[in-house]
Amino acid sequence: MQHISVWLDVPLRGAFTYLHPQPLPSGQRVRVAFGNRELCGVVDNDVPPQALDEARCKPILAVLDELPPLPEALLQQVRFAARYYLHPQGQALFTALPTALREPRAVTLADRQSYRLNAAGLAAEPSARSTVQRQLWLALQQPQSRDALRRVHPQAMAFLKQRLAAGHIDILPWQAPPLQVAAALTLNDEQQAALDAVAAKLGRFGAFLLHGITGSGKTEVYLQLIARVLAAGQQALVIIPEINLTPQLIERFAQRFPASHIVCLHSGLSDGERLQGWVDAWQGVADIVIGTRLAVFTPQPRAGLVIVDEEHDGSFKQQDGLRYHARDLAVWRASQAQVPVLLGSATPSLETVANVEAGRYHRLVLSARAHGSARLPRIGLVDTRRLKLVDGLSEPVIAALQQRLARREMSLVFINRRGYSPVLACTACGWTSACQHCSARMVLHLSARQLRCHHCGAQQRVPLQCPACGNPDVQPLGEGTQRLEEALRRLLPEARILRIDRDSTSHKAAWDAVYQRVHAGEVDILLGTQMLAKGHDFGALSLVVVLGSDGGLYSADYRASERLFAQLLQVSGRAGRAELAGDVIVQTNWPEHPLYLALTQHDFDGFAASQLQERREAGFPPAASQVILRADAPQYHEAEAFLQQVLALCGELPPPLFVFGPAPALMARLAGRERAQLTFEAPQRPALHAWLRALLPQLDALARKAPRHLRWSLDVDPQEI
DNA sequence: AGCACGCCGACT
DNA sequence: GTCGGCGTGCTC
Repeated sequence: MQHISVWLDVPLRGAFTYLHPQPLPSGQRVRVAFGNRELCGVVDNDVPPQALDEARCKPILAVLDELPPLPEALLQQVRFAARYYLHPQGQALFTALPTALREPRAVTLADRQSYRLNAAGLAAEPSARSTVQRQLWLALQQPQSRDALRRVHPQAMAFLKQRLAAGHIDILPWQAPPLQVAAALTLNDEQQAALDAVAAKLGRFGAFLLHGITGSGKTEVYLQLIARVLAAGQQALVIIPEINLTPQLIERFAQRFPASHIVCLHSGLSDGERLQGWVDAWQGVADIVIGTRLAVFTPQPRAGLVIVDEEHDGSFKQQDGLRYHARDLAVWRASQAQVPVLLGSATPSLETVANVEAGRYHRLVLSARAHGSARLPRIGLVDTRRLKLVDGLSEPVIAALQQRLARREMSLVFINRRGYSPVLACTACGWTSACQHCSARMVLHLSARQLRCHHCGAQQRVPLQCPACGNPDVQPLGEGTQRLEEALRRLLPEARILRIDRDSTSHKAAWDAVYQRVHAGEVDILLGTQMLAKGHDFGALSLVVVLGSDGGLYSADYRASERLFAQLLQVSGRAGRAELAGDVIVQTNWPEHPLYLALTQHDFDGFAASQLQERREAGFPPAASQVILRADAPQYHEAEAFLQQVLALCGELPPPLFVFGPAPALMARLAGRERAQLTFEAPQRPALHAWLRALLPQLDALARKAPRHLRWSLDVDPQEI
């Protein structure tokens, strides 16, 4: 009997050892008994089997071999992800698989083989009177897939079965149809330079940032690169945010590559569809995989290029289980496969900007809008400190909206209602409630009449006047957006206002209705929050009004200003897309803030540089590395007590490693549970990683002794604090 | 995570 | 007398 290591979908760090008469290859799916249930397992011969006595080992119940063993490249990617994100490898492996492959059952797949009559079949000609048989017999003189045959005649499967039984048919492996590429758009000089730079790296690893302003034609660069990859007989992988996976985008790919097999992978698919797409990619049948973050685990035997569009998007970070970042795994994957990776964005993440500065990524710039006539919008600020507001709206904003209304042009009002935690600010001198013990900002807790730091846990009383200038008017930032919508409807009663909310974007039908109304010219003012910032094309917008964005200027979350700037630049990009010159008006109490000054100049690089400098001074990512240990329980003190025990377990951290907390999480209460966290920081990632990995066994042991209802998780490179 | 085993309260 | 609460311990 062989001892065989098997990964299972359980939150335990090790693999389990089972018995089988013969050796099995790594990646083989098997069915095994575990406790009193039956699970799917995956063989991994890189893990030495445990030296257990045979009586304690159970046999493998079945070998699920309707598919070849999972490829080595996938197992390696999972091994890397599990180690990097400090997650049990068995669970990591099963998050990478389509759900159908997580079950201890064989799966059924579409037949991708081709069939053709052999000499015996050609000799057995059907009579001229059986027209159906004759039609199919003629078709089968060329290789035909099952799908193609079914299209010839509905009775094709019966005919095929009968001829197969008679030995009249040769079975041929999948044959890719010849590549067809529809006419491409003409590239401008910058697009051409970007294309050439990446194309020069095909067949080798290279990481590129394609930094292109909204409307600069990034997608056309992707398409022309993919054309080269397909022409070389290779596959492309395109990772995009959920919101961008629209029928329009898929249609654009399908039109450019009409004969290619394109697979879309996202969470909206049925288990069967997702399995089929995944297996087609793995078997080399699919030429292009387009998908959301989960697609980063799709195997491709002839990988040629990886693209991550809107690389700054927060949806690439998984927020539970294996907390991976699809962009970072995409770069790792490209380096393993020795292919180039292209990260596209109009507002790159500071992580990526830092990687460009460090020389790890190469930056390619698209600074001109692809439509020659389209111009960048003018971005103006309205200083609300000196103006009388009507329910939060200033006179210049109302006048601008009325003007567009009179001209029958469409406006967009973007209300930034993101849940920024209330930081205190002085309305006179600009003082904000910074923590005196660390580089974070303290958050107002009205019920406790306290300021609290969610980074280090410090607390203090709410000051009655500004500690810097003595002004008694100290206000929480980012409030007062509640009544704006009503005010708009009242002040502009004749305007046809369409509100976009979560409902309109989550249901396809509702979204289509929104689109139709907008494009039919039935809307004067589009009103909405975050979802309007993403790349939807609403056609001719001549005015964008931004309200309530000050809350993102000084937030307890150090990433808030990065996100705000990206969002404002993206939403500004909605203005003036076609011939119309656009205007953007930002209503603010802080018009001299560097973020707004950079915004009015469209100066992403300047803003990013100053943000990076701030992060370096504060010791925050990407200038440092963070891992958050979160705990939640029905009672806050339970979560905190667990973290205190972890702290005791850690003892004194070896410098320059540092731990902050326990502190309440920024979203301290969620679904009736209280959340606390420890933040581990170090200037360099490897030291922090190595130290935490060594701590894991003791951490697991501690967690086993904690109350049952306590949940905990490790978040490497956290996006939200 | 599941799912057992195990030892104490209110019910046909 | 048992049905069932969830504490704790294990799973090759």
